[in-house]
Amino acid sequence: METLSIYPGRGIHGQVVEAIGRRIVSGKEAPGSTLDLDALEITYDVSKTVVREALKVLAAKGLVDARPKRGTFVRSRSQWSLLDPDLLRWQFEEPSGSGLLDDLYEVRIIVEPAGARLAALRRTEEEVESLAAALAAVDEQADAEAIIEADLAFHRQLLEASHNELLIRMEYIIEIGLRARDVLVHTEGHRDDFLPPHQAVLDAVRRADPDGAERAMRQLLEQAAKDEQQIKNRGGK
Amino acid sequence: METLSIYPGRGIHGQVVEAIGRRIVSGKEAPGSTLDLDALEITYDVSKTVVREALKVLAAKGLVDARPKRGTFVRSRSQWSLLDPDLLRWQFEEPSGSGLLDDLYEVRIIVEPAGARLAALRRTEEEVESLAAALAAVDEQADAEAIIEADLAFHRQLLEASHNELLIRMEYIIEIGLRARDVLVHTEGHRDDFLPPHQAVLDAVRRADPDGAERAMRQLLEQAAKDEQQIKNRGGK
DNA sequence: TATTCATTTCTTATGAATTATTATTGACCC
DNA sequence: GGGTCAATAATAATTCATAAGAAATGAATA
Repeated sequence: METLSIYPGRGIHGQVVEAIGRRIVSGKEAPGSTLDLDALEITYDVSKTVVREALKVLAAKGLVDARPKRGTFVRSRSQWSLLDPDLLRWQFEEPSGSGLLDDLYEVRIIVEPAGARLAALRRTEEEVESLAAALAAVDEQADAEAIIEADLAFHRQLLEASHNELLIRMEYIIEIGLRARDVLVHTEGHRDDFLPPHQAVLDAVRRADPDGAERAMRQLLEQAAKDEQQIKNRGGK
Repeated sequence: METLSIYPGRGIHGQVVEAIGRRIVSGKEAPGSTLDLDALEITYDVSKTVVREALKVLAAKGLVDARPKRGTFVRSRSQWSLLDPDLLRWQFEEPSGSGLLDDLYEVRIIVEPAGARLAALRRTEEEVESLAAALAAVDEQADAEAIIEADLAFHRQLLEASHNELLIRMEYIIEIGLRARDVLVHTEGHRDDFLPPHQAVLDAVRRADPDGAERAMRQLLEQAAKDEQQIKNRGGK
């Protein structure tokens, strides 16, 4: 799986971007507060250049705004480019990011069934085959993490078959959130529950049945939500 | 209306970001090709600092990737952060961006009815009132551009009432696309067609009727699509 | 009230030192 | 002789230190 993130921890610059970015996202730097460039320089033990390039990147993500005389200050949350992959990752990895995760589930149940519908209408034969292969690959995985990745790959390929670039990107966003969550739905016990709904989606897509694909995907997600709720309740006791 | 864009043309830096960004988005810089930093320095008549800060920003948007020894090169389109507000604006303002606009309409008819449903479930009394005010404001506008802005404001406020942060951001994206398109649906003749469907959405939201809100929004969008198609056909002849 | 002016802070600039990655080379086993 | 591996050199980005420039604010002044 290729990540969309640009900073694989390589170089000092990326680390500073991520450190400051996470501080802002987590609320440690309050919106409206001004950032002290000299202080950052000392805190992260880097030169002005690095600090200011990092702030430029954060400005590109809408997190900060630099104005002459007024200083560089943190923008309010509503101004952030919340759909930026890095920003999403930082958010979801925050302990307080569960609210956004709920939002994500809602978006998922809106987007994915619609995507399945379009996929059923537009998929090529090759895409049906690779979808089938992706589904088969889930069964071959051993550990939970690999299963999750394979599952995500299936959903990603399905949305790609919708041939709608914006939907595909939204699926990437959904992936980031699902990957960041701690709850692992795919335990051994649930493997039997997993395959049939996915197979149903695949079948509908294969026979180019938009209504069926949409319905099957909705059922799949509702079932998954139910399973997860069960696990959460069990774990919460 | 506040833009999410970070570069209001202020400063040389932003201009270089936009210039190079647009070249890449438009395909003038082929994916995989390496960018010559010295050449850019000369082309835009700025120093190394500006060029490299601009490239850092573009890297944050996933457009380029800089590697020691290999150079700075353009990433493939699939790696771009397509949902970035700036990137979307550049795309939509390209003549060749009509494919993405079609995608956008599809997303809109997926997201907005679902958003209307959630809004009906969660809106506060204050939100109903400001929605009503937003709709009333549309009627007061004189020129086409102002009407469009007022219309967008209505849709934006509706999605905000869904209280789902991700949906709200998607609406921002939709806005960017709609604002960039050249076709102006809201000509004088269509004003009568405009109000009733919007009123229907508002009424459903007011009486907390999710099914009604979803249906009304879907009808609104389908009607709008039909109108636009008509205009396009008329203009095309 | 309007204008000027000094201050503050970001912005741009420059060039050199540093670091990281890759390609090359040569040595060493198979 | 062919292939793998490690040391090396070349290359380009990265980082750094410093300084001059531009812009906005707010106070002092007319």
